[in-house]
Amino acid sequence: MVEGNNQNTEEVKKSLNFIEVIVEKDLAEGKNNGKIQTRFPPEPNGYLHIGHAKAICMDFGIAQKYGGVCNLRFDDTNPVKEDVEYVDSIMEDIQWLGYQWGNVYYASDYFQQLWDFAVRLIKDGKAYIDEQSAEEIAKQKGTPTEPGKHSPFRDRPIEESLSLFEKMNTGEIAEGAMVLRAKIDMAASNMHFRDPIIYRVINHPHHRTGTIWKAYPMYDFAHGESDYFEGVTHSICTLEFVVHRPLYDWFIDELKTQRPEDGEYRPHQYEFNRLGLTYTVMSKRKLLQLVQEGLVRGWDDPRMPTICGYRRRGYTPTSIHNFIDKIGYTKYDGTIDVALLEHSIREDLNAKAKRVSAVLDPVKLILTNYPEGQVEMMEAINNPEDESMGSHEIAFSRELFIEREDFMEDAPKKFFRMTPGQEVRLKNAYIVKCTGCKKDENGNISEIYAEYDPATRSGMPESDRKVKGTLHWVSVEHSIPAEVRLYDRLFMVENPGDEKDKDFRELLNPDSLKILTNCRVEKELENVKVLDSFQFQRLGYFNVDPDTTPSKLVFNRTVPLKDSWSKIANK
RNA sequence: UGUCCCAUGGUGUAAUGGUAGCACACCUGAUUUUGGUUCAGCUUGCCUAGGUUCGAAUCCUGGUGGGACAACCA
Repeated sequence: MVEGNNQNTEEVKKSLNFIEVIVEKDLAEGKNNGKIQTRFPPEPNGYLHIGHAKAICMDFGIAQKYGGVCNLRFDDTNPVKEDVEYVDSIMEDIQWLGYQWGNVYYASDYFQQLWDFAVRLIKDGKAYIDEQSAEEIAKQKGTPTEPGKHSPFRDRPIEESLSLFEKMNTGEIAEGAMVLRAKIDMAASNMHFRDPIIYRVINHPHHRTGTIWKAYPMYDFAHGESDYFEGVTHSICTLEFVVHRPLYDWFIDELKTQRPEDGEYRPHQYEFNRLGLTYTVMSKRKLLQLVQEGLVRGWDDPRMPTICGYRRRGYTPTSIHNFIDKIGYTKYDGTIDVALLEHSIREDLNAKAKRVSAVLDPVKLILTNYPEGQVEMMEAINNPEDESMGSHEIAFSRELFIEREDFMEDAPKKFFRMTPGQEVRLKNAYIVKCTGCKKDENGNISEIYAEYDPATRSGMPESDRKVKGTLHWVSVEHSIPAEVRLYDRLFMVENPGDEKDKDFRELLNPDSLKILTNCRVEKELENVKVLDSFQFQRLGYFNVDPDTTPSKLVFNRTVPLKDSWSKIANK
């Protein structure tokens, strides 16, 4: 490279994803008068999951980056599946991720306009009422390799279709008795062009419009038109809608013939790849099944890949953003290793989380040469990554708890922790040497004995002595009980992507939740707030669960420290 | 015997006709009062066969492989 080009090389140039490239090109060409408008269009039939987070970051991110607006639109065209409960949770999760929509719209806001458009299509001879059963229609549709056949109702008089369409909406027509179909091409290679159904009868109250409507538009008919009514310029969705795009464009063409005043304006659909994560499922249908069958504790169970599940588990909005940023947007359907998600939250929490002491599986350690009744306050750094977070004090005494797995009577060479004759450091306190242990009748360790070296208190010159291991501990007298919930990353024991037809429930890991009730934590944690995150020394990152009551502290493990996972998980 | 989309280390993603780079994962070493963090380093890749070109991951053609489409779901 030529000298003097340092400026460019110093800048961290982040490449654009392919949608951003399109947007920048549209902007450069002055399309839609330079307007950028997107929308996030969930159906309110379930809670948002991490895959939606990817779409949210795209839809809101594009608007934010290019000075446009992103609206929230509930795609509520099927009252049977939808509920206000979901509307509320969706709004909460989007805001938790840090985004704010321009407006909240509902597809149901456009029911009248859609109806009028459908009537016009009938009048133009481009739609007709079909009275066949679902089975008959499916049969005539053909297959991807064989053309379909015309419905016997395809060429019925326009007036007849018009009056039947009216009846579809008055309650006179039973569900399934008739549908409105667009008249396009039964031989089209794209199945969606084979006279798609655009209206059907549903006798179920709608969560917003009640019982006003009986005839409801289908997705393909409602989506593009809703985009159009709102002024969406870039309608971004996932790859499975690629085959719908020609139909999306077809309806918009039809709409535009009646709206010359809109000029060049037209929404375009673009598609990116869905997010697949190892060891979990992402489809709303399956997540709903987990909830309904009681296989998890709810939509916000920390094992769920839902946004609220991750929130409860202790994931931060920042970590989710960083994760989405890392995985990118392409047209290739891959599966992302959950390790990348875990890395993102460790990265964030490492910088932010306060370090505190806890013992998950306590065993008593008695310092035989430490004066009975003596208590010393030890200084504990709150976060070695961030000096400004300061420090707090932790009480030290003759009787302590340490982690059961930190002691071994006959230890292999590589064991750096407590074993008879070996010196270890008690973090923030003294170097101690194990002298032995006591066992109960079953051979289980009940007490461990050690002698401390008074000259090695942290901060004193002797404390510089090299010892291999450093243990976390809490004082028996000065610690408080807590409950800890360990959630395994391997929610599914196999990656469900590998097992095509297998019932995913068979893959559920029965040990995906482990509840530890004997844990002890330092007093510092007495007045912590719900969802606050901590690093329990060497045990990983934890947060305070919303289930916590004044009498019982409950922690969720967000994610273990990097290497200790297998050691702890295998226990 | 269809239409459409896709193919870069183990995983995900850059490079848009000019030295295949980044992150995760893995492994090694150094530092460390967390077996964490940090730092340094190592290993691993353009599906295939042709064509265009001085030059192809990139453009073209044929293969191969994967995915989507046959809901009165979205």
